Amino acid sequence: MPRKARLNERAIAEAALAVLDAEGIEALTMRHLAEKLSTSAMALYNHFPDKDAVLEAVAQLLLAEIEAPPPGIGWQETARRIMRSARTVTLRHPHAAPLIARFPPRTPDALAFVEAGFRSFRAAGFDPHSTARAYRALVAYSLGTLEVELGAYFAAHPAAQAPAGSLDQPSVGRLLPTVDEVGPELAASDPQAEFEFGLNVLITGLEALLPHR
Amino acid sequence: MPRKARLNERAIAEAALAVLDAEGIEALTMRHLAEKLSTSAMALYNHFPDKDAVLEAVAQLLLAEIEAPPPGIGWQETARRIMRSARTVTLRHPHAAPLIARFPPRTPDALAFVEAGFRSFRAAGFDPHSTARAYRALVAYSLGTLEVELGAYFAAHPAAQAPAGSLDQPSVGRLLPTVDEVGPELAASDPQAEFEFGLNVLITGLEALLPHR
DNA sequence: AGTATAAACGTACGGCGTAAAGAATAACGA
DNA sequence: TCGTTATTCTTTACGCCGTACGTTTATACT
Repeated sequence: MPRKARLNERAIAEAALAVLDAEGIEALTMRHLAEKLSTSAMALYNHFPDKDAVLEAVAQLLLAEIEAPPPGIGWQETARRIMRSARTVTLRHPHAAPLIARFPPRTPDALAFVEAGFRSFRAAGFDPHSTARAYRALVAYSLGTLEVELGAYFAAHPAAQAPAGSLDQPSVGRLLPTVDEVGPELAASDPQAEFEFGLNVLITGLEALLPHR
Repeated sequence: MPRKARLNERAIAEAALAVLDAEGIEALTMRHLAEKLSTSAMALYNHFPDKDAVLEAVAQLLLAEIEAPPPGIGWQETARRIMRSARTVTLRHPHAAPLIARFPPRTPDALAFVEAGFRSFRAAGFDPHSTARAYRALVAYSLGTLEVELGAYFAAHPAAQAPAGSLDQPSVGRLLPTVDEVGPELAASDPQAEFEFGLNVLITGLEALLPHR
């Protein structure tokens, strides 16, 4: 009955990811995406209910790129590898990365790393509740790190400006001396090292959740 | 020389925050915001170069709401109070909260809590680099928790769907058993308790950075 | 071959951010 | 006091967005 579809969800999502990588999120419009696929904007609506669904599909594509570590390497190393892989994927697709924070894994491929992580935690003695708790904390930390990093959040940190009028500059240094002192350090540090540091702190803390033997 | 302005940045930013709180981010358009201020959309452009600047101003408003703890309570308690206050503020303005992640504190009022935090860390013996590192990790964790929480990221977690065709449901349970087992726990937990848990883990880990005596 | 049906297309609508140009207003120098 | 001038505000309009709606096209089955 159906005409053989020239388009399909997969191809559209992949094209959307390509547009994102090459031109950024603001270039990802339905018309532009359709153009890249040599079709019309409305044709996309045969495969997705709306634009958000396209973005969701892109997120699943990204999540599927996260590697599921092999079993038998311990829960700490499993957690480390998953979070590192997630970070690698998001830095590979910086414009698409925010989507990972907006859509949880849903497809089997996208859930592969979750399954591997959960399994490793359960095998190590974490009960389901603690497993969820640990996963939550690790995800929150990783997403936050990503958000901060991609947003160039700490970049430059030009210190405060005078309230409104034309007060002299030095007043800033007098009001916020410690911001002035520490601020430059925020932009200077090595992101990967910072990430690993926080990751290790969390893993260490999580060990306390295990029934000690 | 200048006509006495009916509008000013502060009033506009406050009106924008009110719109955000009442109607959400998609309702915050220049036209709608102007309507609330009984003026025209273009009048706003005398006070802000573009819409993003309005959002930035709202972010500064939110950041200024974060309470700076008093000195003398120790760096751990200082960190805890700042992060708790930040969380309280963002949960009070859920629609506006993502802005906090997009714009770093810039105005003196918005930097007050940063100054208090930095000062406390420095007084406790953290050098500027370690202070920046600790701040980074705490902010990343808090922003990530927020992102996950506001996005209802873990809500429902309906497990995976069959690839495409009409495969039977039970196959999902067979492919991702641990996701099925742990998944429900993700939505069920107490967000505040989860937040405090991760916060304490981080603070404990940060103690290792101090020159032990 | 005929027909049902899903896919693709074209057009159109309301709304967005904001550029541009003119009108209105308040503070200042004379 | 009265232009002069710097600023705020208003009006109009442009190009773009997502997508509702109706039509055309191309397949697969009878």
